[in-house]
Amino acid sequence: MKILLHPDKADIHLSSVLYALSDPVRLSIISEVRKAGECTCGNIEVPVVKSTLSHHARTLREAGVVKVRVQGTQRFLSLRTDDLEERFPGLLASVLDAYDTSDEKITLSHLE
Amino acid sequence: MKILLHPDKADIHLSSVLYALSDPVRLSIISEVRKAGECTCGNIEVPVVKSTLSHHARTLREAGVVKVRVQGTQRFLSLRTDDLEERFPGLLASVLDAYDTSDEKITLSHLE
DNA sequence: TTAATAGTTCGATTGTTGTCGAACAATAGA
DNA sequence: TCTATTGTTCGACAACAATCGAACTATTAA
Repeated sequence: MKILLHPDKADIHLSSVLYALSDPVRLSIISEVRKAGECTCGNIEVPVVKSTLSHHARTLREAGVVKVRVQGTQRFLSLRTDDLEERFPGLLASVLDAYDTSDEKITLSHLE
Repeated sequence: MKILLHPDKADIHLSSVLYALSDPVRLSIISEVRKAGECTCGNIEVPVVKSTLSHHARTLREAGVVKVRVQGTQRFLSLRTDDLEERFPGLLASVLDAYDTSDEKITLSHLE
């Protein structure tokens, strides 16, 4: 089984996290992950093909935003809430709250 | 005199703001602006030439992060603290606090 | 063993970004 | 009017990123 690299908490960098969060598709992903607590790539509804989704999941993982747990053929994503809170207090919550109350949310209707 | 375009408060978008904040040079700029309250491009110490600095200032302005006030040949930058707080409560403060307590700060020593 | 499922990786394409230097514009001061 | 000073714009370049489809890997189920 392949090892998925996650940065240590101390190696999570502000600019990388902000960059990872600056893409509408990735904002949508982490918003869904927060709601579900944990979810597989297949359960995330975003208007991109799965190779693109995989790329975004990797970006989020490598930036330290999400943790990916492997179980069988599935990968469960969850937010690194505690690590992020410790490194950047309040940041993740303010981003997620802002996203959920914004009109920037993307949905499958973007495919039409 | 040229008119500098600033987005209306309602047109400030989360992903654009996060993107604008995801560059180390731009983080350094807004950190200096916060400390000074208002400052000109010339007073900002970043390890880039002035055309690059001008480009970053424009990115921050167009994202809605800073306001630029023209006085003579100088442009005074200030943070759009109130607008950002209203749109994305807590976001700017958490980013600036995280930056100032991080070890990611860039200085002129990066030129050496 | 075969087939289905869940994701990843790769190559290609298209577009964006950060950077610089040179040229330009606008203002202030002598 | 001449000359600094301050900053913008432009062109070029190299690096990077978002996207897709196709091929691939790994696991589970039949």
